[in-house]
Amino acid sequence: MNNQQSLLNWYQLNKRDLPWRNTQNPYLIWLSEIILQQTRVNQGLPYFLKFAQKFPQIESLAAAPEDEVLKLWQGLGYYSRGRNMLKTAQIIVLSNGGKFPDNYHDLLKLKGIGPYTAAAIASFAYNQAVAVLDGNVFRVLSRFYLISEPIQSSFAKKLFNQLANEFLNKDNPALHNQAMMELGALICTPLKPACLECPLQQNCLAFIQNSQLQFPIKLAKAKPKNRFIAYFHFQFNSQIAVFRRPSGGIWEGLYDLPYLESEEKTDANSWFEKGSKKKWYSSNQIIDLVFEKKHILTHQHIYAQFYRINCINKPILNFDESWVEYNQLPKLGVSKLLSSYLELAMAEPK
DNA sequence: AAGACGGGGCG
DNA sequence: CGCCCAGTCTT
Repeated sequence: MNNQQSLLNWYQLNKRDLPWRNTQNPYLIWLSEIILQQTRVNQGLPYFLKFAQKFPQIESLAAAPEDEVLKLWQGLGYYSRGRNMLKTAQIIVLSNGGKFPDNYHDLLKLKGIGPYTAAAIASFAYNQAVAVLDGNVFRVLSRFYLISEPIQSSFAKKLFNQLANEFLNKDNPALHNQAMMELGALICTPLKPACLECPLQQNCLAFIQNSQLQFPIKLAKAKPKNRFIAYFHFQFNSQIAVFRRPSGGIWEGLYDLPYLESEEKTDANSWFEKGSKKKWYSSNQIIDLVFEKKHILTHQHIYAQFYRINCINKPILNFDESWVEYNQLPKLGVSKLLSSYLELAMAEPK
C-alpha cells in the first residue's frame, strides 16, 4: 500500500467528528477555516457553532453590523479575521449574488483568504486538486522528507508547496488534505509524536534516523515588547467612559477604557502627574487601584493597572470617547484583558 | 523578509 | 515561562 492510501485508511479510522467535516457548503467551510486560523480546534469550535447558528447563510452575516460580529468574536483573538470575514461576506453578496468563488485562484483574491484557506475551501468544497499547507503539513512534510530549510523562508514555502502538491492524492484531494492536517494534529505532533501509530512511519526519513524532534526547523522569534498601561474606569452615575479602538494596533474595532501608557513600570502618583492635564485630575474624585494583571500577547507583554474613578462632576471626554450605560456594556466587544477586569468590577459595584 | 496581530493549553 | 496552534496582511 502506498503512502497516500495508508494515510487515507488511517484517517477514515481515526478522524475526529467535527461539524465542518459533514458539509460541502463553501460558506460553512470558509467560516470554519477563518476561525481555525492559528487557533486550536477546541478553542474555535464553540465560535463556529455560535456563528453558524447566528448566521446560517452568508446573507445574514453580510447584513450584520461590525460591532455585532466583533462581539461574537470576542475572546478568540486576531480580530482582523472577523472584520475581514464581514467585508468578504458583503462583497460576495453584493457583487456575486451570494455565490462563493469555486476555485483557488478566485478565492485567493478575497480579504482574509490566503494560500492556505483558498486551498482548503477549493479542495473541501469543490474537490479541487490543490494541497493545503498549514503548520501541520509543514511539520509532517519536514519530517517525512527531512527538510532542513527554515519553514519561514520564502524558498521553504515554495519548496513545501511543491512537495505537498506532489504528495497530494489527486483522486481525493479533499480527504487527503484533511488527513494530512489530522495526522499533524493527532500523530505527528510537535513535542511527542506518536510515530509508532503513524501510517507514514515506514517511509518517514526523520523517523528512520530518529530525529523527529529536530523538525521542522524554525528561525528564532523576536522578543516581545513590554508595555505598562494604566486604565481608568470613569464612573458617573450609571455610566462608564469608553472608546472604540482605532485601526493600526491591537484590538482594532473593540471597545476599551481610556488609558495612559509608558515603556517602564509606573506608580499611581506618576500616572496622575503624567495625566495632570487630563480631566480627572482637576476635580475632586475618588481614585483607587482596583486590579492588576499581566496580559501576554505574541508580540507584547502588557502590565495593566486599572484605576477606578468615581466622578463627582461629569468629566468632559475626548472626542473619540463616549459615555455608555453599564447595562449596555455587555453588548460591546472588548479584549480579554478588559473583560477580565469588567467581570470583577461589575460583580462588586462600589 | 520581517513584524504585527490574540488567546489558550501544555510541559 | 517558552513553544505552538487548520495564517494573513502590511510595510
